[in-house]
Amino acid sequence: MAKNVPEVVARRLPRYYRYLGEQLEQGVTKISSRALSEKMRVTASQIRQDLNCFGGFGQQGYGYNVYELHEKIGEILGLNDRYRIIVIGAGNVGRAVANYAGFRRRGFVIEALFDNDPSLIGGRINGIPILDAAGIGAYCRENKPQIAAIAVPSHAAEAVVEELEESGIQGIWNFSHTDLNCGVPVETVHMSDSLMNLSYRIKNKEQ
Amino acid sequence: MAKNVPEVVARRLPRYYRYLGEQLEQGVTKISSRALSEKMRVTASQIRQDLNCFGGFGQQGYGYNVYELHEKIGEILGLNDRYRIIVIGAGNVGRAVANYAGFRRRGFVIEALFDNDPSLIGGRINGIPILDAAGIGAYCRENKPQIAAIAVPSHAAEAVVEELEESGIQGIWNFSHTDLNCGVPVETVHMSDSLMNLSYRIKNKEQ
DNA sequence: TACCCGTTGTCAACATTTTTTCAAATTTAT
DNA sequence: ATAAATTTGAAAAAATGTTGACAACGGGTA
Repeated sequence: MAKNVPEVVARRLPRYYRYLGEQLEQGVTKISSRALSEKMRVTASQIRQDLNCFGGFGQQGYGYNVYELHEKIGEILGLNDRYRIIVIGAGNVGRAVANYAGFRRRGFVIEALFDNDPSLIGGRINGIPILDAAGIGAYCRENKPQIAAIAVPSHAAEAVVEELEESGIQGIWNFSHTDLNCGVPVETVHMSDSLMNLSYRIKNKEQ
Repeated sequence: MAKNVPEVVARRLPRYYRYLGEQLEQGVTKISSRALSEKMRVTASQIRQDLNCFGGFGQQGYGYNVYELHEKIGEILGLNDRYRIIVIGAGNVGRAVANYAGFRRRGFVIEALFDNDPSLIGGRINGIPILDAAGIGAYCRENKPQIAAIAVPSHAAEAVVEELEESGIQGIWNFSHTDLNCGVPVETVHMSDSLMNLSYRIKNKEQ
């Protein structure tokens, strides 16, 4: 069904999903690409073209059924599947991830944190147990979590990722300030790059 | 000096900066676009073309002087300037931002947090005082911080940003799960979009 | 039924980004 | 000193992404 979907289009899907969700909450049942384009500040043509990568969800003369489209994009994004996540590193970032409840609604469940600080091991954050980092591999082979969030210092990240990959992890959500390359999909949340970009834009005052 | 720099190029600068910094730490004094391209997994010609937006830093037959190039990109990114940051919201994300020490080295100083929870106001995180959110506007007009990190729930974000903008903020670093539009540069760190994208990629196993 | 209106899906035009190519500059080797 | 090897910067070509245009469709209305 899905033609070959350009990377850029896939990156825009979560945003469509978000806006459609908002419309849904407001009780809107149908929406045209034009109406959506005005809210999202993109061209209507782009919306239609993007959605068409996955098949014709709209109806001519009518627009798109909000519920159906939201549902469909959720399906494409894999939000109907249930993903179990482990968080490596129970420092500030690890804690922030563990505490964010919004993911659960979308089928993402955080089931364990790992750290090597003895004073943290055995404790809980937001009800989630902190386990000994020495046991990551064994834990993964037994419980088969799909995603690992990497929230350890850069220098430690590479080794952790290697172990995770060998133990069958399917995706890496990387919060460390370094690029990771491995055989499974890696999605990096690069806070420092993002701040530098902001600094650049302030300095070169576009917008 | 800088021709009109495409957005995509600007987004790649922090990454160049990071890799050059690593080379520098390893004592490497010169590097060719080819050598850098192999480390960064991009094409050499992209590197050359990107750098040329800002002027010819290289030398034919030799390559680039690592120190000089690193310095130059830092300059372009505004890392020689000093940015003062306030963090709105002393929850998990606000705390994670406040605790990350790496920014300081690059000239980013976090000088205050704001929250409206009375049990937090008056406290400190990582030595940084937590102030009453009611005083944000007054604080900004007096102290003129350049950047505000938004770490409050989505529904509260829009109003906070409006006040900040009126009080002269120059850039917004947005951690809330919503898009903000205002007259100053906004850089969003979208954790949930990022996770959905990872989910999509795992499901549709590219890489 | 026949016409109008709003809106999609698609295709072509346009714009941007990436890659290829190569002359000119420089270093290294002989 | 000369030739060979490297490497940049720039221009051209190719690939990719975005926007504009419009036929085709379906619902509503007379």
